[in-house]
Amino acid sequence: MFKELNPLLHSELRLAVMSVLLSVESADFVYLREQTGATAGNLSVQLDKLQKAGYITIEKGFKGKMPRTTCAITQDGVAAFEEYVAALRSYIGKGI
Amino acid sequence: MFKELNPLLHSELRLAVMSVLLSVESADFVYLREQTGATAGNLSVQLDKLQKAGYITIEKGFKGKMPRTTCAITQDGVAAFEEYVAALRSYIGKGI
DNA sequence: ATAAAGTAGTTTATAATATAAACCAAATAT
DNA sequence: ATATTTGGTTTATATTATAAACTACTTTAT
Repeated sequence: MFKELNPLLHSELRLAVMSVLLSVESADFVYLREQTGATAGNLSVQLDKLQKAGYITIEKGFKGKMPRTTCAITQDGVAAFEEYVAALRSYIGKGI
Repeated sequence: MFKELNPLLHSELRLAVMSVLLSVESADFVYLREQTGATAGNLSVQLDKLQKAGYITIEKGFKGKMPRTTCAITQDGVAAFEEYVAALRSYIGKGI
């Protein structure tokens, strides 16, 4: 009847992050914070979870002298997102 | 950019309950438990929250000698569900 | 008639999650 | 020099979800 909703994606902030990363090749921490409106602390924690799940990659480097964290979605991430959307359909119908 | 996801509806079980109630005039506790696969305890708690939010009505009566709890979605509930679905679109795109 | 098992739930304790506040290190501005 | 800003992380707290334990009653078996 109802498909399971991947709990890693069924989170407002993590879903927003994935949504942003789907539409760009990569995005840095600050951009993600701006786009999602999240606090830095919350974003840091949620990015970590997405990385541990293998849904995104996180690269740390420097832009000039300033630290810079760059994120990108992985193939697994894309697949998980698509599955999540498909699962949602079982709750929502085609009305979305 | 991203619309807020009503936290009362952004819960797997509560969303499933609302989804069931949208498609029927009313449903009793046992039917909801069967359709959602939830434990009775969890269902009891979540129904309470939906009722307190005004999204469903809960009527307690008897079928013969056995207690019977009947639930139905309210107009507010329908509206909230539709808004939730609309908000989801901002994360999901038209891909759903 | 009584005991055992089942039904329909509620309450409560615990685990998981989300979130913000507090913190840190380095860079830049005054 | 020191104050402020930037780019984060860590950690403490509040919220949420969930199952386990319980209540109250009914049905069935003995």
